[in-house]
Amino acid sequence: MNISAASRGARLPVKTVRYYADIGLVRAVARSDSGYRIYDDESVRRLVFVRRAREFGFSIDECRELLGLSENQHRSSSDVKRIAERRLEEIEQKQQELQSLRDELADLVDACRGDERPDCPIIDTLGSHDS
Amino acid sequence: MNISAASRGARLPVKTVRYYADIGLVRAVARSDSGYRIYDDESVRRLVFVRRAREFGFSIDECRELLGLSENQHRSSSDVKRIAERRLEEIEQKQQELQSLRDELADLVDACRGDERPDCPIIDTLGSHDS
DNA sequence: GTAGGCTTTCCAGTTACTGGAAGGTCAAGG
DNA sequence: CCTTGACCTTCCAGTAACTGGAAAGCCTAC
Repeated sequence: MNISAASRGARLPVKTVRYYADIGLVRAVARSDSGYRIYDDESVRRLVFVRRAREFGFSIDECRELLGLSENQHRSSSDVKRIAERRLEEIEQKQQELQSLRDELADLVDACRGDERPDCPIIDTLGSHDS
Repeated sequence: MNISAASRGARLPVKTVRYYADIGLVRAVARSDSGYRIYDDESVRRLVFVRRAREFGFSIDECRELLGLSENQHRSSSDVKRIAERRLEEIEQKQQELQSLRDELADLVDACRGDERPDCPIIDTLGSHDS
């Protein structure tokens, strides 16, 4: 299987598959005589794993760690759970920040008439010295 | 006022103030004979404006645009409101993504016993081929 | 044999900084 | 006058995770 077949199989861009190989995250299993990367079904499985972990917002380093655990028969599920819980906390943290941001911005947008006149509470608030 | 005074006044790192000057976002008003950047109260006001806009998650380009509007006496508040509304939509979009992500991940974390045994629904889901 | 579609490598750019090195400047203290 | 320490300057590199593009080699079919 060459890189574009693996790319299709994993539903990842070719560039990304090559990038993952470069950083040693998911290496090609071999090279053809002409230097083409060769992948197999197991590589594709790993690529899919990484894609899905990335969709969950795990960093490349976390993906590396999770991929290692996924291939370690002697892992304990607590190792995996710990990483996922950490990520969950990050998400919840981000959600809170985003919520207060949204509320503040929504208030500003509401307060702004949005007409032809120049006076604008959004600009005023951004320019004000407090906070 | 030299750069560290402006930095203190705007509560931004010196490095960041210098960076904003380099990219032409908030330039120093002058240079001393020895080449030191010189700032005044108006520069500090601009720096504060940018800091606060950045805290609201506006991009540097949006900051540039908002800063331009903030200094344009003939702006209409609708111009400002449009940018803020776009940003608000982005935030709300992100919130939705984050919510479904959180829920999915929370389900996985709940389903994982987190004990010594190797079987783990988190790994299983990441490795599964669907989605 | 040539056209096209693949592949390779390498370089640069993205966002918004941040860290660090090498070196010039300034004010105070001795 | 000299030194010390806190400033300041520029420039280079790195961050995260790719993405785009150029130049060049490879492969298959017509």
